[in-house]
Amino acid sequence: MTASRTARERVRAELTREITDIARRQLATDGAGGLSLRAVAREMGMVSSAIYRYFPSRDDLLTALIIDGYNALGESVERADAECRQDDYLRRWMTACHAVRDWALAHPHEYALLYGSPVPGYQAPQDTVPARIRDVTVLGRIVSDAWTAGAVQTLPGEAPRELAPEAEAIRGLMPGVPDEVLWRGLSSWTTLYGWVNFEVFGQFNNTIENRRAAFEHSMRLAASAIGLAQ
Amino acid sequence: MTASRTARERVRAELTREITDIARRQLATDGAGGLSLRAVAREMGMVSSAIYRYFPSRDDLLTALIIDGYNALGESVERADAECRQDDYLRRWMTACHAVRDWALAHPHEYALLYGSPVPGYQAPQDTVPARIRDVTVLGRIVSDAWTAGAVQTLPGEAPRELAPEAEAIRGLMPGVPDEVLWRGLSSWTTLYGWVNFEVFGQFNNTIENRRAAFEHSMRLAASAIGLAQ
DNA sequence: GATCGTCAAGAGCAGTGCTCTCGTTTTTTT
DNA sequence: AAAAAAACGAGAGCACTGCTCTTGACGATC
Repeated sequence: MTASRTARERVRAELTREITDIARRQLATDGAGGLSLRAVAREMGMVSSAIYRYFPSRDDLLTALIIDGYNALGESVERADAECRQDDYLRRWMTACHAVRDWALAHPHEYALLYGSPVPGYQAPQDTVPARIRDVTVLGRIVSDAWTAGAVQTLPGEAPRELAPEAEAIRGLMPGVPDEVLWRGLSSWTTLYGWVNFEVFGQFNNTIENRRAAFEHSMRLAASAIGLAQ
Repeated sequence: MTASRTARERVRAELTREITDIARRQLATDGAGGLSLRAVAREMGMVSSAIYRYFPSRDDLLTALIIDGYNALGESVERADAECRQDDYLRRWMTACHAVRDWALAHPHEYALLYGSPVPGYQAPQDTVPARIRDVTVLGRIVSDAWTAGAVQTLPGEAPRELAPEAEAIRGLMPGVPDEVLWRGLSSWTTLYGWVNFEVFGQFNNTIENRRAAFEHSMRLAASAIGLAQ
């Protein structure tokens, strides 16, 4: 049964992968708007209608690329964090931030697909969720680990009561953390992706030249906003 | 001369305006990808080629919409700030942040055009610059005013030396402000737009319900990160 | 009143996503 | 092993897109 299935299914899996590979290359050069099923088919030596045997629509192909992108970004951040001394929380935070930025700058169009404006008629089916939270999971765990280790300073101010129910939905990413730290973490997370968005989408062109240093400083500020100061 | 010019130019200006109005409506419903010159022409009762008398290409029409969007957002923030007591800097900051968020939520597709992923083959000609900085100019002036009024607390930490030359390009938005405050301001600005991006692009769906309150708290944190605490 | 520039219309080109049908090949069932 | 069923690639075709070019009419200018 498995042998017979592999006969046809193997070449199918191979072709499916080849399609996504070519599509990813087109995406990298022309952006999401330039992704053309016909062009992919042309490059494969197939006729355009044959692609539809593998992806029922262009949006489905895009969705596959999006999931791949989330996984690639998430894995990149996970690996960067794993190489850190786990009890140096500030270093872990900075490393994770740089991992996000580096990946985004290396794959701007893919990043735009993940964190830019939703491209066509709003896809994002539910099966992207597990891949989508890999990167933020790492960031949340760093804050969570730092807190449980007592490495987070208590800062003045506290979270408003009305936000208490909202915090529960986010606590899954930062288990064991009190509300105020949780919201500070969310805010710094927002700073990270806000910066990367600005940089990838060209908002800093002709303004900041040494962007890596400015990013470094900004992420250090974000860390100290959480209470993760050295 | 002025009379004769108005004769023909007036109907031209009127038609140009009608085109952008219809295009903006299409943009609001279908997003940037759904903007079609032919559909605009159809709705105007014209033939598609006639549109090209007014906009040489689809990208030029998009650019016009982008400039309009920057101006609408900028004007909205300017007006919100003007209605504040000018010496209540925290309130001005919060009001400006809410103005950005409110406008973005009311015009998500237009906002995506301004701060989302660049849509076609990278447009953004140079004539968008004056309109593009209207919103951030308001935010910068709030920080600048607060600083010159002595309403900004000095916080621990200082800006790295290597960033000193970079600061000059940004100081135009925050005149008279020392480097460290300037970078804190930039970081909080990043937090603001990072949040709005997340919210408009649906990253908070099924996670945060009371987003206004969470935003409010996050922006308060951003203000205190600058030193703009109450 | 003749001239010249502006304009809308139409046809047409190259490209797109997608659907349908038609033989062929492979897999599954009998 | 033969027959039925499913999967597949090729091709034609539909409706749509941005954009170009030509043609003829209208209005402003000298």
